[in-house]
Amino acid sequence: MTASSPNQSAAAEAYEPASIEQKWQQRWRERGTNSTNLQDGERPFYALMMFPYPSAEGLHVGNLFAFTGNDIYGRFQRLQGHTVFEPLGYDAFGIHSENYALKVGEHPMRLIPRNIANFRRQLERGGLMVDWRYEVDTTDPGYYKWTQWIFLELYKRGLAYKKRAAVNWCPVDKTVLANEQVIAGQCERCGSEVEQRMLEQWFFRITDYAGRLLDNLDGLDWSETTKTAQRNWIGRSSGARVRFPLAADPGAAPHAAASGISTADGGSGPGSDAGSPELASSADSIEVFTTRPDTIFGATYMVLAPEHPLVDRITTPGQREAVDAYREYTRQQDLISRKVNKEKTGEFTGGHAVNPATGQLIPVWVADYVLMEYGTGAIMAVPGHDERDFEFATKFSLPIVRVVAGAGETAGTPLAEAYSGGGTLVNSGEFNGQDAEQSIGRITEWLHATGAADAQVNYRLHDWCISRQRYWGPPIPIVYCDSCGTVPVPESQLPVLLPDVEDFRPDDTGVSPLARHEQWYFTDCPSCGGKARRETDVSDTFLDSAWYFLRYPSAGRDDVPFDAELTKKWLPVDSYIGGNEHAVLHLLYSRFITMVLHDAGHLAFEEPFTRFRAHGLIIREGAKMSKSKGNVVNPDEFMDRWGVDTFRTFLMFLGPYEQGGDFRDQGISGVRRFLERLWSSSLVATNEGEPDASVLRKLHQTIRKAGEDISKLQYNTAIAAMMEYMNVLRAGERLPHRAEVDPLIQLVSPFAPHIAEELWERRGNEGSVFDVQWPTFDPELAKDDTITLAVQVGGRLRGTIQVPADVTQEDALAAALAEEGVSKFVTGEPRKVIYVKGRLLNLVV
RNA sequence: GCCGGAGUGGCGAAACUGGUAAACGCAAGCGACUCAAAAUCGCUCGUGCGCAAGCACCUACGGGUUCGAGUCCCGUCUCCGGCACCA
Repeated sequence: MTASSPNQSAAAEAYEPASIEQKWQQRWRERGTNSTNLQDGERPFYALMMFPYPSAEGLHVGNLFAFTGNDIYGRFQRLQGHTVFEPLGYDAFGIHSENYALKVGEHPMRLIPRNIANFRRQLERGGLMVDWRYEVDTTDPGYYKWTQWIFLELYKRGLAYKKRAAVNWCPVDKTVLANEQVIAGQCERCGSEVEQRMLEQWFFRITDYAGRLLDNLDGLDWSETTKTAQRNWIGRSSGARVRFPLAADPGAAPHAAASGISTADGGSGPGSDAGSPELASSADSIEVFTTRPDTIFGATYMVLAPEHPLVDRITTPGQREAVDAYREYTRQQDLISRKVNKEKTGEFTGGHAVNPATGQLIPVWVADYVLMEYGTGAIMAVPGHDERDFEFATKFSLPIVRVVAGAGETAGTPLAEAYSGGGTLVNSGEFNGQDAEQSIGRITEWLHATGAADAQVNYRLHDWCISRQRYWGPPIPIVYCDSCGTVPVPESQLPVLLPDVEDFRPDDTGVSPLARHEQWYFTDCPSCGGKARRETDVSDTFLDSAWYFLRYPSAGRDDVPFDAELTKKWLPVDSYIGGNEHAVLHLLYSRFITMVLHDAGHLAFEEPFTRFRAHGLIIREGAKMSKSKGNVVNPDEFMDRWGVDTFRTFLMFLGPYEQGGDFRDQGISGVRRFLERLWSSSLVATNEGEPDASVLRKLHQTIRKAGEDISKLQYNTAIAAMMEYMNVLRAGERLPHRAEVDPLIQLVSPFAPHIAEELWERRGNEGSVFDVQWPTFDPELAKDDTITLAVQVGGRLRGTIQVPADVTQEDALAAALAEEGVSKFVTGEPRKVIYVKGRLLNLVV
């Protein structure tokens, strides 16, 4: 009987994952195997995974896929001699929990703890190396106390401010919606058209950090896709801010007075505040932002966004009615949701401005293809060289002038469409004949000299609206006093507790439900002691998650948000793994908050995550998993049937971790077979005799391959390599030697920790397999002494030869020509011989 | 439209800086063991012609560079994800 014989392994004890897994999870708890020595641990390594939102449905297989991938990496780092900290927590505030609570009619304060308990059970079952002593729950007052503290830190530094802004409003559900709940302009819950309502909202001035957030990306070891997504989101464009003087128009002034919009203060000049167009447009000119100052000679008209404050002033009496009607129309359009790529609409204001380059009067229009939120809310229209302007000019018969001539074109070449490419400037006065791109700087200079322009960088990024007119979140720690105005709640009075009220339903006032609870709402002014009211908005869930990684090492501490010493030792995070759906918001907000805390002197670093890798998505049988399709993998079912180790390993075997994989139910049996073989081979392994040299060679090749692959998160190929080794180990009629099997147990341990512990113990070891070092790779043992060389004739494969690893070209050639399959294609001397050492020999004839 | 990513057997997938395409696994077929089945073990398994040896073809499609291309270059198509009138 051989080692692999069925009878022999049947005679040995069968592999029963359920009892082994239970045993070891119990043992880990008792021994504190997964407890990290935060104070004294050597070579600290912080392996962070994005914490889950504890839904009522329980753990999604996607969660487990993400966490297992992180766990393997963390365990691997531990085997490399690091003290690894792998904490986990719950992102439990927010609209999803609240909506679910509303749906089932249960209070989130009762519901969430139950969901968390279920999550914890499933997570513990997954065999993660999590130190549960440092669990974080964002809804815990001990946590959100510090979320509120962070708000105050920003407030102190002038980075939190209040302004009127539009919110998404569902008229049927009578509630404010988060952006992610609006799908194509409709409420994700009831499908009704979402409206915009104007409300006072709190914002964080993330735009102040746009440049740094962008520049720092270059130095981060992150997935390129994630960095690209952030770069696009921040959306830097450089160009110029140009002022177009208003033409004297006697008709305009009275309207300005009547409109009540102050345009006379002129208090802030150009460039003082990029995000605030009201201030940016001075009394007597329209400011625009352009990335193409080189085309300014072709600016034949201007367009203001319908909400632009200068519209009233510029509109002539004759056009007032039409302009007002148009603005009302666009307002209605906005309520319905803005449609992109519809036919352009607009209206002439009757007013004119002066093109500072040509000195010509050009008409000023109002149109909704210009957005108030970007730039200055006004543009110089260059129909010859901008697609949108071209479409608009064509429709309204506005002049189109060519100012850039591409290859083979002249000033007179007609424009059938906008030409946005490069070329030579034409119809551009003294700049004629110059290269368009190179003249951007020169023209900006030239305009700047007359006071008409400044070079300017603009960002697509908007300030972060953190207000939510909802119940289930941390109250924003602000009080409004009749005499003192807006007063921040002093740190000593934190947390501002979220009251446990039964009535948390949002209503159609557009104000947070908290406003209805008078005992909470009315309070004393922390400053003068007089009558005051609380801010009733709660903060965005993304604020909770923007700093949780700072909290883990200090979880439970009441005196500080994060301990200085522990933070110094453990942060920034060494490895962060999560979904790319958070590539922009969560990761950007976390970076922003970290930078602010750094600037405030609380942190020594300004980037929170040294390394980030996005994992892929799991689909099932070629289709996306969804509740409605009923094809969601229930992790508990699979773990019951196959065991946790098999399930974990299978998830990692599906495909490249960073790309995800297709969960084919049948495939899991192969992984189970692999573990069964590991089990039986380990039990029958012998100490007698010597290990086989060729098996050892394969072993060391596998040690190298597995280590390399795991550190690159290529778990699927690491597993394949171990399977290959298993096949070598079991080939032939012999019992495997312990020296051949024991290292394999260690290689498998990050993937299948329970079976590895069990076999490690049965082998006669006292402690945990995770407290020994990863097997060392010996390059000498891994070296092949004979290799297979591919032999090509004219680039086509004609045979293979077995040769010594260090064979010379001459010997290889001789051996190759001795092969009949090769020699029959070679007549006479080869013209040329290409020899790639260890790979192939190509004879060119 | 723009920005990412991807197209390889029946299926999930491998392939280091250009060097034997399909490792590993699933499914399928045949065989051993068994009264039988399951499990287990062994063999076969890209397509075409062929008993075989072998030859030809094959990495979405069309070109190119090269002794040699899944990999590099040019062009085309399809799918997935994100952004969407960003001046």
